[in-house]
Amino acid sequence: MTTRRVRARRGEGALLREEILRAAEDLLAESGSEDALTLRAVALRAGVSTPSVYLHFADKEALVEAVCMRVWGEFGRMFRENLGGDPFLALGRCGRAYARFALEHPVQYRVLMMRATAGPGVPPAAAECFRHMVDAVSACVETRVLEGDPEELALGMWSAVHGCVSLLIAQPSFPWPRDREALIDHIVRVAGFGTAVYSRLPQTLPPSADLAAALDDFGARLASGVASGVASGVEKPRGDEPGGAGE
Amino acid sequence: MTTRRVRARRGEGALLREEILRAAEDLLAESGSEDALTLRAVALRAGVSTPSVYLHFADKEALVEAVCMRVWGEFGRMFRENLGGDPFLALGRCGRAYARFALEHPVQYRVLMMRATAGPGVPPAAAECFRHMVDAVSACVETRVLEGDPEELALGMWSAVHGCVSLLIAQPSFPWPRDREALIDHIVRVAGFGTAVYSRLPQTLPPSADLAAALDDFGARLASGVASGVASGVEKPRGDEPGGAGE
DNA sequence: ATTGTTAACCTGACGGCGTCAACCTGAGAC
DNA sequence: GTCTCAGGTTGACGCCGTCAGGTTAACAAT
Repeated sequence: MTTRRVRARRGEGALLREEILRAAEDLLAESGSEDALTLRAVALRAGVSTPSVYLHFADKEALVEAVCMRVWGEFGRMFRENLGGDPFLALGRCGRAYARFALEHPVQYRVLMMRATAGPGVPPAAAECFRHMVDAVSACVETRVLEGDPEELALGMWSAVHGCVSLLIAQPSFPWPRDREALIDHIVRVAGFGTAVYSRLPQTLPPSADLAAALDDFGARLASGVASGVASGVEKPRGDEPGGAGE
Repeated sequence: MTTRRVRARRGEGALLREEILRAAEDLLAESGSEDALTLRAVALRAGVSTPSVYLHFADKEALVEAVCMRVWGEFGRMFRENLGGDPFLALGRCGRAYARFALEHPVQYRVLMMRATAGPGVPPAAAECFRHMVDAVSACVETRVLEGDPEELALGMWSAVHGCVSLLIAQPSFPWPRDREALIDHIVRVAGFGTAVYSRLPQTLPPSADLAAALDDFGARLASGVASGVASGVEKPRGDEPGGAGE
């Protein structure tokens, strides 16, 4: 891609913007490191001189931000694909899809979430993405599985899933379990049921023995409810995701 | 601190290492930005020429790593201060202390957790810190509040708390609730009870209505258990933390 | 066909960064 | 006094983001 790009026709200068963005994305994905995302490297790959990038991006930060908007867009699309059906199950599907996407695109996720963010205000693509999360939570509040302010609950659940994938990406040396898929199921379930239980908790807790007993009973009741056939209308666990955890 | 440092006596060259580390820490804390952590700035602040840093650190990464080790040490000390008493309450205290420390030292936390980590293997200070987490979880497994592999459970709970503080630090523009303390309580409780509930869940869930009812009953049972005075031995919520959530 | 305008892009330079090879210098042993 | 070498310094290299100014080619008007 070192070949000199042919100059765009009049009025089509904006084409370069797309090519630069594509070059930046490719560079990020292929190198696997954000340090490789250099104005010089991007320009070279786009077949253009370095300062030409400034024709379409105010500075490097603006270019990176533009790349991030693409990623937010992908997250938004992913949420949209996973909505529908029982709200609590859909929430679990979204969480798992989020984690999977993040782990499949670790560099992009790094740049998106672990960079020092500049300006105030949430960019539209990010806001839309967050709105999907809130909507998914709201649906669960309507079925009374969750209780509370959907926005706050969504932030909490997002925190949990983000924490898991960001630690996996940034601190891979820790003794993570072999099975990443199971880990994600774990964290999604913890986030989902933790949020569900949270609003029902009293201010002060009973001693551990009583707490453990209450937890055991809760689990037994769920199991018997499912076994006795009350579970009509429940989605079947998908074949590729045994247990359908978190759903 | 621009004054030229007096040369160390023979055999005391290692003094410079401490001064450089201190300069780096101060620079990070005062500037509030990791970009300000420059070899040139550090050297200037230590009253020494730039390449002198290489007398004690292989490269910039090694210097940053050394700063991180200090932070891990602080985290470890913080855990040690919050252990003891009922294990599940201690776990909540640790989680809250972790989050508070992170939010009070956002730049250090950034560098520690959101940097592209280089070498393989967990450094000793980090391993010790993680061991504290695992120990705190193990104690909860012994009282039967939690079930499962302590290491995996600890990773999950760490993920949740880390996710919350790292999002707060890296994405401050999102509609976070006014009360950060309450948010931390929220996430710590979600992580704690989510983890407790997780191991009791059946593979398939009952429909939302039954699930909501079971959750309500669980909460009612906890509340009545506390109200009926069974709660002997439970720590009182601390005055500065109404609700003692998560504990 | 020629010219003028201007969008689209390039050249060359600046200061700052991490890093390195080579040099200096002064504290302390003799 | 002099020698040694730990404990530094000097100056340079290549890469980075950024910018002022120059160049070139597509198109409209003539």
